[in-house]
Amino acid sequence: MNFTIAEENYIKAIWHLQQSDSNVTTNELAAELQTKPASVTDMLKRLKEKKLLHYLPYYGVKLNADGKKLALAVIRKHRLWEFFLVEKLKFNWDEVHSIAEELEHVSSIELIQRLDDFLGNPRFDPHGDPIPDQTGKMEIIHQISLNQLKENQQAVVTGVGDQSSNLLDLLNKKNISIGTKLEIKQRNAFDASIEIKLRNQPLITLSEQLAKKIFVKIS
Amino acid sequence: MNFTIAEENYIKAIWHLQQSDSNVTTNELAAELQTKPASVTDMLKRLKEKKLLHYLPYYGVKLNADGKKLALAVIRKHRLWEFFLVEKLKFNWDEVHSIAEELEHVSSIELIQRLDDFLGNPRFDPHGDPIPDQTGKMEIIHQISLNQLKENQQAVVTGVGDQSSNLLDLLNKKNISIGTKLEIKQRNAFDASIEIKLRNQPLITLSEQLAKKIFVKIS
DNA sequence: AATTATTTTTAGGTTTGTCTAAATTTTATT
DNA sequence: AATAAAATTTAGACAAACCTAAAAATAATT
Repeated sequence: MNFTIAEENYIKAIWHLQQSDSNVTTNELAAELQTKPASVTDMLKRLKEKKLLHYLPYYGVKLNADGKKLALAVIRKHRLWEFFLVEKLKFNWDEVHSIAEELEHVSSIELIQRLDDFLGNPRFDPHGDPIPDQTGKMEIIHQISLNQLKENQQAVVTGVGDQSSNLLDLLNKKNISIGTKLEIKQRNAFDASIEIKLRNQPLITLSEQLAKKIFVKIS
Repeated sequence: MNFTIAEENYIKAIWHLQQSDSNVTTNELAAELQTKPASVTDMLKRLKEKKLLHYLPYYGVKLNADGKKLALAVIRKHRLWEFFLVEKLKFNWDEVHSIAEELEHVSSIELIQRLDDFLGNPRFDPHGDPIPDQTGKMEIIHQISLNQLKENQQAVVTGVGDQSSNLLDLLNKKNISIGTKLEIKQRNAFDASIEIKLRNQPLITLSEQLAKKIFVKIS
């Protein structure tokens, strides 16, 4: 079976929304895809025809096995290309998302397999997200949100909550990236902000909203 | 300005047809793009609106400066990706054309500039075709068709006439690729076939049709 | 439980890029 | 120069993917 770019984008969006809430609504999808609810309904009918999802009018949508497989194939391509762009072409991690959104729709399976090998079969993309293998399997990292850490705990940054350039810009300014080691020094009860320390740097403050989007592994 | 994949493909096709005959006809384009003449007429009207070409109904079409610029930008992307696929991902030269047809439509200019640098600014693609630079300039190689050579002349293969897998397959079988050194040993008047010799290999015969599609530089 | 608000779908329309069939224009032939 | 043949364009349709406005269904509120 062959799918259009629009179809792949819908399937991918549903997959992402499903991660936090297994039943995805029309309005959620419209917001995610920057389109109108009426357009979403149209497409959901088509994707149901193509047997990629369970769609119950008025009650939302859920990917079936084939839908998940397609979603993971697209996500695999997206993350491998992001890795390529950062690792080989030396892009910054905040510049690659939109380019990978185009590259992910190039169809050749042989291409992606060879790219994977060329890159040394990386298991995580530049934002810390795991890269699925050919069968859709990927590593689960048990990371927690930075604002769940207690004072004096040490951790390593393993991922970020989204790929918006606003978030990535701010992290760049604060010298935080995947692999950064840090220690929580203080939690401020008033606004839930936290004070952290990076190696050889003065204390810095992170807002609650920011800390929520930074994922870490306790070390 | 931003163009659709279909528009880019039309402009590219017109550019290629223009090389042998400066005025391109509707039927030629329909054959090249595997579509119907009526569809071509439709698209030509749109491309004229977008000021990419001169179109005189019933009399054919010719790219203007903007059209040529766009064509060369797409061709540049195509050939750089082909080089990447062969050089880095180790594809055979007969496998890369169709993959590059998809990659050439990825829009990021920054991407292509970085790819160019990553590849070491190659000047020729795996089929011997010159790669245009950012401004559209490319090297002209004065190559001649193999069947124009005289007996006992030595030459190096510099390019091939098209990217069809039929042609490339046959060349693979005969161990001929870009850079291959060869010498004309005999010309057969009856069918215009030629006998050539590669280093350390027995004499082989090339048909007139095949020799016509092999371009060489006398060495 | 009835009414209001929200969400979702339906109906009808647009653009892009394609098609077939018919009409028109150009080219070739007698 | 008139007619036949070939090339091209026009007319009208269709599918994909979107839109707006209106209708219908579900959820929330009094």
